Amino acid sequence: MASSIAELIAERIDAMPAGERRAAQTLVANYPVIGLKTVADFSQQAGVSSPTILRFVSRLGFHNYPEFQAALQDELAAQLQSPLTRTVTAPSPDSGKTSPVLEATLNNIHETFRHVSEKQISEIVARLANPRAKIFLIGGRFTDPIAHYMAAHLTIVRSNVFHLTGQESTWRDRLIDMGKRDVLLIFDIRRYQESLIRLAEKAHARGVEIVLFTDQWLSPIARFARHVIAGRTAVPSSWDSSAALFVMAETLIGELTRAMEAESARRIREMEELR
Amino acid sequence: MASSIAELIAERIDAMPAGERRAAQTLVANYPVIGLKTVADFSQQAGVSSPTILRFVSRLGFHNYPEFQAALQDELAAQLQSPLTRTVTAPSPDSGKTSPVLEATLNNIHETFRHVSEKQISEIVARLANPRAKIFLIGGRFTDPIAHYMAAHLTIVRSNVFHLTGQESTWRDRLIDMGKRDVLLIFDIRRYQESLIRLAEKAHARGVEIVLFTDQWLSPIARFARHVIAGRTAVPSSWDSSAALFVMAETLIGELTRAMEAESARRIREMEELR
DNA sequence: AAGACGCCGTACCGTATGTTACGAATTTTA
DNA sequence: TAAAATTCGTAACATACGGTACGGCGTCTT
Repeated sequence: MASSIAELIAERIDAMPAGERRAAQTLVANYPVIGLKTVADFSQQAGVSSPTILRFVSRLGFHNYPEFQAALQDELAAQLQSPLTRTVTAPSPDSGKTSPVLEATLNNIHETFRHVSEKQISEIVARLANPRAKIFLIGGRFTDPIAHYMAAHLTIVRSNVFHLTGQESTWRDRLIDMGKRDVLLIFDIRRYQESLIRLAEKAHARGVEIVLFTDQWLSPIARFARHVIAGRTAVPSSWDSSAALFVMAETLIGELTRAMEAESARRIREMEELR
Repeated sequence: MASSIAELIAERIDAMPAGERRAAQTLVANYPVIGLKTVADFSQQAGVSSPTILRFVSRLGFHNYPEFQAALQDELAAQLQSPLTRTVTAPSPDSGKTSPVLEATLNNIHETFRHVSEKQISEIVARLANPRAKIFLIGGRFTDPIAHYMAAHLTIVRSNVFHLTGQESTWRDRLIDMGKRDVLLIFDIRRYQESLIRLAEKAHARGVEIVLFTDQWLSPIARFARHVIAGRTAVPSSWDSSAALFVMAETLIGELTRAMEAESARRIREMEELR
């Protein structure tokens, strides 16, 4: 027995043909507002034809579309009428429904940000906003994708962003391009990689400003780093979560975007024109 | 200036004639559901005639009834998207410290998981746990790092994991290795990339099972996908956040690790010995 | 490889829905 | 108290919306 329409869909979505499944997915993704609009709107959003929408609601057990909408409205009314149900069933199903890994991850994110000061962030952002500085990024085995992600976004708002990739010998030679004004962002969590430590040491010797993203036990690179972001990584599993570092990277991107609003807007406009 | 329709009503209700005031009161009492139903329903509930309802919405500044309904729906959508902003911002003292981007990100993660059923996750995990299936991963411009990250972790717990990287021509040829038993994980958010759509279409034609990680507007690839994970990406900035998808990827990794506990433990032990 | 089945979209239809005109009733003003 | 203005409902109207029949297409079966 399904109490809500969302559950009903989850039950039957497997028995649906491709088109109707697509309808089900868009409804779930925009639940429930899209279902309150017209069949035409719904079908367009889902990328299928209107009859498919009607067949979809029919398969859910409704005799016609208005009956389906009425059910959605009743559900909505029941949900909105009693603020208790909302605070009990909606926001805190975290405890019952969500997996322990997710819960730990959210905790990690919170904790990580609690231990990072605004000043620290603004200082890093200020440094990244300097257009004359070159920015290099690199990460370890599991964290290099985050470095890559961050590089992709930094490239949007400013120039001179370089993601060090490939073999160690390749990017080790890039040291020659790094100077006092430049910044090296390193992601390194357990088990800390020897190659990264060597790189950090040499870069530090050249006067490069190092920003380190690591775990709460701190990579040895911290010794050379100007700024250290220590993210919580512990989850109830045999591996370490990098979600906190990922969110931290996004936050820096966001702050930097805001700080460079004028310049980055112009840059983005130019990029659009190049397409 | 009134931000919500409810406020708009409160502002003007004194200047209304009796009939329209009744309409306003019933709308506030059953907000907003009654306004989503037909004019006839609304008028009957309020005990007035339909033209009175029309005059009422007209007095609120809307040109016609559908426009009024659209406004209600938009408001509802905005409200439902972030059910936590209200319950979180008030009680938690963090709200002063944390940036709006971070808050939105945490909301996105919550919302994303709310719209994904456990069954969906367990089915995907079951498929990934099949040792005979080959697993291919690929992503778009900003999401490919997530694919890369996930691939790095999947490699730990099982074999036959391939991250499609480099030029399009390179990985397009890998299609030949894909068969009915295999799984293709695609990350694709706005703006959806043509090349990925083409790949998905061809893979689908070969009977490959596609798992799509996209945003709430659903990449066109959803048409070919067996499973669709719709992550919230909206943050108060000019770019889209991928954090929800990242956490979702980690969750799948965690679940898979648990599901393959016996085998993966043996595999990890073997890897340790190889060092 | 040929047939059968089921799915999906195009085109059309009937109707429920929003809309408007007009007159009765009620309130306001002189 | 009478006239004027405003409000409100009845009834007729047009349109857009939900619904359906049909044919093409892909997929699975024997």
